[in-house]
Amino acid sequence: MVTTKEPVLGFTEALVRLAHLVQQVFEDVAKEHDLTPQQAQLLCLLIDGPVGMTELTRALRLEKSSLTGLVDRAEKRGLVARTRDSHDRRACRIALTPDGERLGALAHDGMADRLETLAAGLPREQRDLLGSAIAGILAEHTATTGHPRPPADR
Amino acid sequence: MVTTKEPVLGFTEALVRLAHLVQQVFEDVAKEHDLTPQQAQLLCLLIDGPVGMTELTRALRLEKSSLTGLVDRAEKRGLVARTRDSHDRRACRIALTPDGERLGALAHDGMADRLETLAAGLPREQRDLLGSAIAGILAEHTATTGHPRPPADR
DNA sequence: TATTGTTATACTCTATAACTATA
DNA sequence: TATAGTTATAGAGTATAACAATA
Repeated sequence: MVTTKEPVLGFTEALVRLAHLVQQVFEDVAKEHDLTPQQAQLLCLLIDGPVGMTELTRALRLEKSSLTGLVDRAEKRGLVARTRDSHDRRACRIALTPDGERLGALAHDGMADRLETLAAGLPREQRDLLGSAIAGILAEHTATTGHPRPPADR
Repeated sequence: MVTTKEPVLGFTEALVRLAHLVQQVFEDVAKEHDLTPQQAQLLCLLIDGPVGMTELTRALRLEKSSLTGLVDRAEKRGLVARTRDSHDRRACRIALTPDGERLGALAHDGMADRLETLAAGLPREQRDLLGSAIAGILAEHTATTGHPRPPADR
């Protein structure tokens, strides 16, 4: 008998392991494109258009000084550029450079590919159920904290 | 009408957001006990008993030198202790101190509490389905990579 | 005064390369 | 020779506190 003897993961343990797995995949994908996970996350966050520093600190849950450093390094690598805000001379908006746009798209798509592969073994039905269960958890969290868009990746 | 108009998350996006949420919760719980996430993870990994450095590098996916530093700092804080391996004089085993055991348990339980709360809104049935869907994904990953126990948290 | 962002400083975390000691 | 672990070094990521400029 070589049956897989599932140890029947506890629910929370299953969640934690899944999160670590996704995190690993994210790190691997970032590394493939010579990005740190934080840089990859920043790029993914900027795909839809320039974002201000303050909004980024909320999305990334970083102190503003930490974000300054992250943006500094990304800018030095030519991935993003600071553009002045036309309505508030104190503020600036962070935009992707063509290079950053390219890498951001690669990272995002690479992530999607990997996760699709990982979930490929799941029957369609179970997959949908997983999707809606997750949506339920995210909704619960949103309701509790009031953050309409937690970190998210785009 | 204030209906929640779910944007119908894509499957992979749902996974990524869930992972970030769990990661945030983990960071918050660690911080509550004045631990870095890495220290908390280390403590959780040692709850079942002492573990050797080499095994820890695999569990945490770190280079050995990175682990040396992590253990150094945890040891300096009195959370863990290096004990000599009785069968191999090159090797050592990392064990929790009473303080580390206490904090590890608090972090682990705090994590479980938070995630339970988060999933409290899910109907029993959906929760079970989520658990088994995750088990399926983890099994797929295990089958692909051959790692019997990815990172995991205990 | 409050907000936006940067600078200065100090840690933690991580990796690569070279090293020591034991197997 | 190979393995277990440490040391040296460098860079990324993060936070706190103090600051400058604008609102």
